[in-house]
Amino acid sequence: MKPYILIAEDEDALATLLEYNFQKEGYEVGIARDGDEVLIMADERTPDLILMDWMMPKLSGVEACRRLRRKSETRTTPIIMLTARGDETDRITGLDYGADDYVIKPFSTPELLARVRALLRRAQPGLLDDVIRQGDIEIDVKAFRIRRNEKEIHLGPTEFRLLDHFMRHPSRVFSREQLLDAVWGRDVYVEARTVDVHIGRLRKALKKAGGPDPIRTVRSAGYAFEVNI
Amino acid sequence: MKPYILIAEDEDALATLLEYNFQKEGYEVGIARDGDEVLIMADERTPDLILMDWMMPKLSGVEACRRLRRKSETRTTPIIMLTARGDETDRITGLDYGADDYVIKPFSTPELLARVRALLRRAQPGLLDDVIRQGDIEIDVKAFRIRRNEKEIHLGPTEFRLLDHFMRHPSRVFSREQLLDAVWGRDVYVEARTVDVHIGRLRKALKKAGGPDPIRTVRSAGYAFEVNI
DNA sequence: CCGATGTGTCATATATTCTTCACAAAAGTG
DNA sequence: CACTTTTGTGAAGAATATATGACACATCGG
Repeated sequence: MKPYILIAEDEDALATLLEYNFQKEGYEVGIARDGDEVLIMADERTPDLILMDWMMPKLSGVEACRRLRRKSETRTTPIIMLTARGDETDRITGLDYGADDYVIKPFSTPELLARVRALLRRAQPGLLDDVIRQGDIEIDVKAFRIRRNEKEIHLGPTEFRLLDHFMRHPSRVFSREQLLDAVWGRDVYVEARTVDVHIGRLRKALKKAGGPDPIRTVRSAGYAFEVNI
Repeated sequence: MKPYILIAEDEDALATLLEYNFQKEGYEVGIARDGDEVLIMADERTPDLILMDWMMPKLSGVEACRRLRRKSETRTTPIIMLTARGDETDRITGLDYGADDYVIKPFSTPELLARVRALLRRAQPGLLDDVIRQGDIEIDVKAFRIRRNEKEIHLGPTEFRLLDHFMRHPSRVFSREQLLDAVWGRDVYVEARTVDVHIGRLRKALKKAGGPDPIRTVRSAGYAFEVNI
């Protein structure tokens, strides 16, 4: 799966240049022309990283940044700000509002690409390869393998997909219906309570390798996978 | 609380499709079958947004729109018109009579959802946010989490919704009846005094994390959530 | 055809949370 | 201050939601 990068830049020439370069590197690219559009597009599909111009029509980069941080989907999405000058004040303000990095125009493309890779690596280990790690649990999708504290764990296919889904969306609560949709498939008719049973089996299996229970039950809502840092 | 969307559409198949999609996105949905019904339903409960078919029995979309704009409750409610063709005349007439946006049939569901979100965001900032912060209290709706001074707070489902409602409408006094409507639901019969008990539990839970009591009792009126910045 | 595994349901046991009620405490009132 | 009204609160049983063990079927690779 290609990483999806959302670029917010009102200057056409620069937007096109960036789009071209990122596509060439194997990213999927979305272009937003102003601050409002960034929010809408980020809503439609959560980007893996956002590249945002500091100065934009309608909604400034800082403000857009702040709003993105209020949504749980984009709360931890890496944001790189593009700014025209290396003004120290701007830099501090931006970082305050949640930008993760800064690039000063004019910039070199290789440098920008490097920073993007660095942030992506930090934010989403596993996006670029098939191994995801959360706390002491490691899942290798390609090899169909799970380890906790170096100990091999065996799971049935359903529990495997369940854990995979949880690990890709940590901390977020999913209802039984959502889990059925995501893990079992959209058009399978299964009792909602069945999810409980599989959660139970997953818990039991994870417990055997020691450590605390990473699955949180949220009464009247569903379940969530928690990262214990 | 979930945003309430009123859908005015006489065609059964489309109405059902829309209902399904919006409910799945986490909205509460009401369906009106004709222009008269829209007015009645909007009267009963003020919607956060109205989706209205251009062509409807009894009262056309434009006319319904115009009447809604005459009521103070629905004067600023965002209205999206669904129209069968991109007729320029219709479009202009509709916008003249107070529609905020237009969607031409056939439309893509993601696009419609995006427009709805955009309008809601504009009309009611904060209504769609998943993470809300007031003073030292932070609530994350998607993760079902509450923190005060970085300390995790556990609440029962009802207290959670209660706090959520309060934090989305700070400094405003709600009567017990209003709280029952908003937090418990319209058709639940529960003693008004029961609210007191839940307020008490919410206070107790918030107190454990330290800091002053953010809930103000307004004698003979109700309760309000106060932010002390 | 046969174990070994996995799955989906159920029934039952547990665990939480809700609602009410009764009485105490507090806040107005004159 | 005496009295009325309103709110705070602990307790208890009712109502819900979740955890779990058991079981009947698949399915699959010998």
